[in-house]
Amino acid sequence: MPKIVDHDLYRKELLNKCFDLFAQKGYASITMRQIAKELGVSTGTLYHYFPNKKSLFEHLVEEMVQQEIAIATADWKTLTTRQQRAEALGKYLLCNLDYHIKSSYLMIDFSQHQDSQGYVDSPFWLRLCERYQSVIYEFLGLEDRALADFMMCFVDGVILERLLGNDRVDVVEQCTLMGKMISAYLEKYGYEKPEPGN
Amino acid sequence: MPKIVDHDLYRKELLNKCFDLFAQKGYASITMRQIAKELGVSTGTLYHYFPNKKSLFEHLVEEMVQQEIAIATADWKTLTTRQQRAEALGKYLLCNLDYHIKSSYLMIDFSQHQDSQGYVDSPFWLRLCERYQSVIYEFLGLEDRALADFMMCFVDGVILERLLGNDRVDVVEQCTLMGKMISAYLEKYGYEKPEPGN
Amino acid sequence: MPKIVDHDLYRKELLNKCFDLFAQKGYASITMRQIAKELGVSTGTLYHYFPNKKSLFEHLVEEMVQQEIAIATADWKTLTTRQQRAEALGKYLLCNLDYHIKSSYLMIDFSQHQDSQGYVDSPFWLRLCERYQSVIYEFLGLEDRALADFMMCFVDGVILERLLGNDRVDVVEQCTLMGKMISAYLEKYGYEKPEPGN
Amino acid sequence: MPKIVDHDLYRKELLNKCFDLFAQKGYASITMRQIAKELGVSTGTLYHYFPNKKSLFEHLVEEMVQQEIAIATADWKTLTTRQQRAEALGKYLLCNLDYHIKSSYLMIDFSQHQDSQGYVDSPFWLRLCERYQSVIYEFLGLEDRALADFMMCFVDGVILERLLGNDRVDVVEQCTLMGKMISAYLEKYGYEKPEPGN
DNA sequence: AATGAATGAGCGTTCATTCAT
DNA sequence: TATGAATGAACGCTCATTCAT
Repeated sequence: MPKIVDHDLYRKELLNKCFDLFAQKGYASITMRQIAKELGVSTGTLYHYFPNKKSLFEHLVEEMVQQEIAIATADWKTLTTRQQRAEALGKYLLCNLDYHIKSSYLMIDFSQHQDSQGYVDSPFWLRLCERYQSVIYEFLGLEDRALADFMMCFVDGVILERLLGNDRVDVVEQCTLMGKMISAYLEKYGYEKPEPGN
Repeated sequence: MPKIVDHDLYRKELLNKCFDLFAQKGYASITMRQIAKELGVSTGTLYHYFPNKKSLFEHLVEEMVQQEIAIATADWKTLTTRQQRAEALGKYLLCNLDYHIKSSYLMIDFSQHQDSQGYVDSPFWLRLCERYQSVIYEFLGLEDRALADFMMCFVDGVILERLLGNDRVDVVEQCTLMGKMISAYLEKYGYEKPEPGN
Repeated sequence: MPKIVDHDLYRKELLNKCFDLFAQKGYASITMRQIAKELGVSTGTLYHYFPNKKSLFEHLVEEMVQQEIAIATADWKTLTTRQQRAEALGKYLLCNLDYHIKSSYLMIDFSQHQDSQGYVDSPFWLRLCERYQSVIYEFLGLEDRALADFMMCFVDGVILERLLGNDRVDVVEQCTLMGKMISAYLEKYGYEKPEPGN
Repeated sequence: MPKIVDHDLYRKELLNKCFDLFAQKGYASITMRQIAKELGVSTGTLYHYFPNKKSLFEHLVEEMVQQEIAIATADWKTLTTRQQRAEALGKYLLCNLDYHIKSSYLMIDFSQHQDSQGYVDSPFWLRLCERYQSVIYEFLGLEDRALADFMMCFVDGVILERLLGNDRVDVVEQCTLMGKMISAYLEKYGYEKPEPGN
């Protein structure tokens, strides 16, 4: 009998440890040797669990997206009013800003190297696209696609600004502003379902 | 002396031709050979004008930022009402979306590989940070930093979404929505200077 | 004690299954993993029965040579006239051409990687050299070494041509021609013992 | 202006220097590093002249076959009688035995790694197949395909025996024997064109 | 100024081999 | 006995960079 190892579990452990490395250096700049060293294994072991670098990266992104959706979904469920959710969103963004920045680096890297390969229509990518969308939908408690997209863009933008090093953007302040905006907009242009969950 | 003029001019020509290459492949993935080939010169020539790959990239980003600021400033000057500017912004984003996506790729790449090197305080980076900020300030005709940041984030987010392949985000629609939001917000929370340029 | 029998038997089984793999890919190109997979065992098992790849290969060649000699010797015994034997040789070559090609690949591979290690004088190699020699001697029923060598070279050459992909060489035709040659030669230059086994 | 180098000429020089290495170690066992070191260049230079190892090997074989045909054709032209040619063949085989063994190693290696890729019908391979054939045809001064094939097989066989380390095969003796065989055969079975070139 | 041949460290990957189970 | 996870040296190959011309 061989060494007893839960293959799939170990794979996920390796992936989790990879996250920071890919995010900080970028796909093309991080080397398999560096990854192996950082994870405390040999390159051979890396290749025992993943056929190649690209596959390792794709599994990493996949895993990341899944976890993100799971977490966001769970967190949003317990909140009922839009106000609560606005605060939760701000907190969520702020507390996990580093994570979101890294996550965004990965997504950007991924999109850049998958271009022109029809990945846009893949189930993988669709699930990924639902990510913020579902988060935002849940938050707003409505199905106004334009409004949801607006919030999604805003959230992305906040992250991108921080990612680019613009520390002067105040996440909490911006989220509050967003809340006010939404309220003012809905009041002016009318909305029959002002509170989610009702 | 005339040599110097040619030298600098040729440098800028080379940089302009580099833009797409770096944006599409990413800094780490594009090779000096590929660049040289695409520019129709030898690698030796490339190294004659730039000491190394990193310097070439930095000059490219620098040049790009300068051009962007110049163009945006010039375009905004002639417009007077917020409505005009909102429309101009939408048009600007839409018409040059490809350019903005590429530009963003470069900025992201740049920030990723400059990390932990104190570039954030460099004059280069500060000028760069003023980029959207000045664009937005001009657009709004006000000095409400939070509002300006909000718009900046929104613009960034729209670009990021498209960069990530989410073609369902409608740029025009989103800009219109943004216009309405701003209006509703200013109406509700009061603002003494509703129109720029007055 | 019974274990030992099984052990050796299993070794031979493994070797037989290896034959095609080494012949088709060559010693350096076939991997222990591929061999193990093809044999339906683990690499660990392979190493349990053979200390390393080289040893596995040498045992394979050894085994192959022994079997070849045994088969050839057995087949030739029942035939009495030179004509019978000429036909048998043709048939033998033709029917087992694939096998002979593979066998030759192994021998060539073996000789190439044993060079400059004095294997030429090893009992292993001497036994191997007797291979065709004994086959040819038996066939001709004489001890004219030059003639035997001639036939051996011819047989080798036919195999080599086919191995190299020259399918235009007709084995049966060539064997018939060889038969006529030998007859014509012996008739002209005289030979007191025209028929073997007398 | 770059360093002045006759690209094609240098390529051929490199190929000539490669010959022994590939012949002694075999395609799969020789490494690009070893080749580079032996040729006194860097691996980068090797890859500057050949896109990859396979291509290097194929060019080597191609070049070898061309040279071989050229040499054989030139040498045979001046000889008129079959007797002269028989002697020349023996001398040729004997004097260049080492070369022929190496050449055969390359051809065998080549055939083994090109299998199942339809190379058999390629112009490259056809030219190669004409190699011995044309040599033998020239030698015999006739178009009896079977007889030519017979000689070709014999020559191949002699080389293969030596390649396998069987030094007891006497090349001169065997060639003489072959000459007698042919004579005896032609006398017995008749042949209207006993002398080539007449 | 401009070329491209040359370099060699370093990349992604493989593979014979070991060893805990 | 049998397994397959783990190792790391070494492979084919790349690429930023240098330099003779």
